[in-house]
Amino acid sequence: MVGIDEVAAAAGVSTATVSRAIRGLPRVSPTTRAKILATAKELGYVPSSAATRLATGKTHTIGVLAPYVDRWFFGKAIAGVDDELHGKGYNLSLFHLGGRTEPRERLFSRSMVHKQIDAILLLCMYLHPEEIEDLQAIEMPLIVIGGPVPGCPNVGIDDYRAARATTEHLIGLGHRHIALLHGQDDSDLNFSVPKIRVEGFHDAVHEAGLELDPDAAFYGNFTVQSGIEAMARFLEMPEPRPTAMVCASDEMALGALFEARRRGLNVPKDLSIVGIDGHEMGAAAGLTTVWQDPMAQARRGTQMLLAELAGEAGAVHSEIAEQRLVVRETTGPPRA
Amino acid sequence: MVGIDEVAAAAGVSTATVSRAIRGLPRVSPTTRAKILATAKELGYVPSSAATRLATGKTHTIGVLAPYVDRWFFGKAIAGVDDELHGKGYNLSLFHLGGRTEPRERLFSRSMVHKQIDAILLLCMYLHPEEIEDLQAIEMPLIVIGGPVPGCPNVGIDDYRAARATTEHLIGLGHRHIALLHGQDDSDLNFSVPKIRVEGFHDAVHEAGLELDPDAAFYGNFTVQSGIEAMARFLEMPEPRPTAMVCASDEMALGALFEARRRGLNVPKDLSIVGIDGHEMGAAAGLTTVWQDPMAQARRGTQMLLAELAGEAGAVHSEIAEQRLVVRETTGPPRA
DNA sequence: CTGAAAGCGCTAACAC
DNA sequence: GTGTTAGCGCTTTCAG
Repeated sequence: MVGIDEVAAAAGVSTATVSRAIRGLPRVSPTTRAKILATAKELGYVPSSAATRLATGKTHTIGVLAPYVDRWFFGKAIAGVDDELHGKGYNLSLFHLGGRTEPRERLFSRSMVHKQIDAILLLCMYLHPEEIEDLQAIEMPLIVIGGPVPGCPNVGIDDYRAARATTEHLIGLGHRHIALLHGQDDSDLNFSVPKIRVEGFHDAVHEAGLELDPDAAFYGNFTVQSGIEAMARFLEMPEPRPTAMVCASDEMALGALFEARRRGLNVPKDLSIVGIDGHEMGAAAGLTTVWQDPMAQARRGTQMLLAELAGEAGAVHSEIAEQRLVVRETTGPPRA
Repeated sequence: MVGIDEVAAAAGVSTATVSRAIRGLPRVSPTTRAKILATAKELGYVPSSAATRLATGKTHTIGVLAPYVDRWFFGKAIAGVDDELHGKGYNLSLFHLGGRTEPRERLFSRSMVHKQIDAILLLCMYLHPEEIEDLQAIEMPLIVIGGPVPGCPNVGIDDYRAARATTEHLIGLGHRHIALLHGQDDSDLNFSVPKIRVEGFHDAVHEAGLELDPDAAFYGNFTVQSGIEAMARFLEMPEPRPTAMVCASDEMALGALFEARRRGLNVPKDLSIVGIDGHEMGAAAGLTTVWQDPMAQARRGTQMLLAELAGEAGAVHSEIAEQRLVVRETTGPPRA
């Protein structure tokens, strides 16, 4: 493995000059710089990142903490981070933390990222109190994408508004009895997204002068499968059943939609279904939803991190992301 | 940042002993080891990975090269790699290489992973000839997951057999005129998966004594959207149209399925549709497919890499992964 | 079983 | 502009 000293020797200069030349620093004459670059390429020299890290203390890699990588929101977000890192000389280190079930396979702790990354981008997830504490105490730029984490800046949509939008859309269509499929369970005390979405739903229902039907509240875990199961339970309800269902994610909504149709329901005539997210599959299936763009959110967060690392103090801050109700074919007026 | 020397001083031993104790190496008395571990924890000592890398030459991170992270196969595979790395003290560095369109945003080159990773896991994708060359010349364990890359060991399903299985299933159902939605285009010379799947289809058709209909061959890029578009083109064909369509991926098949139903077709009565992959959404939508498990494949590949790194020469080798035809509701006999 | 000391390959003052 | 010289924090012979 050719090192900086070999390049220096071959070019007839010192290692310090090679270092400057290669990193494009000033104080190197154009001539020598050219010569150094040439011999470096000729020798196939690539700086040792380990040595650079040790010497500078910078790793030039940003860490992404995610509970899942094989789900829509997270996949899109990770892609967004990478897009932004492209060509900027930064690496992306992925820390999969395991789902929100307990016991979690891997907990976050400061030591797991200690000196391994320059900044951290956290993808919305359930955190244990100790983890939040460790996170807040961490000595590097941090942004969370998706859901608010107490005490940490985040970029994401206004989940309350999103949930209200879906609910009000249904109410506007004439629905008076609306079921809810959300992703919250009792262990979610520190994962606020599901809770916030539920509040938006509740408030919209109440403000329309309608009643909440506790029997029409179903729980899922944001997967397609859980949507299927929820629909099965829904169909066991005695008639008259709710005429619409709002789901806390497109993946659950799609599961519910497929299952409803398989059981012979006509969506939207027998039942309106609406999701939240903007999943491609939802667009294909004609699902009404509140669209959001996790890739853009992640990109924005990464930009902030990079800016902060570049010395721009205060670059990292909370920001509300774009969202939009997209009415498609799974919602309509209730049967007369 | 507390370093090894502070621990050494506090424990009244040398840094060498601390190093041995912490890494669990022999030649340290139980007593001193216990003491060292205790003071290390007390001081909150975490070894500097940069220093360790420099000193040992090992990075303890494996690099994952992927063209996408927000698609089913790739998301699952990345999750699988991470699962396997969990708790083994290895990090996962993600290198997003950009899609297979030209010009590719980021090309692979040896220098981009130089000294940054110990081994590389490549997720099936289109590669340029120079990239393959660089890949093969690379001086570290390498495995590709998914599709064969010339000259590199891989774990993945037998794509030829998978394509044949879908086609023979349709033929067995009585279909005589079958459309094909594949993912190949002219730039795919080095990405063999689509081509192999097409061959399986062709061979199955020919061996059944049927004719290939060149007008019934559609091109997609493995996305849902491209499935929708392909179905739109399919529906422009003059009658009598093919009575079945085999798609090279579930994502395309689902797009085609949704679009067909939206246009009023009864699937499977008017048209049978089959995919390849085993996407959750396909299960929910009742899509017939050839199931495969990219997460398991990636896990297997990662195990091989880790074994090889652990000194087990020859641990990395090609392996055929499990697959299975899953007949669900989108295929049936053609209308009489 | 333990310690001293020489690196690992590069960067960063500081001289020249 | 360019070279010298210390480190960065850990690992690793090699003595003891």
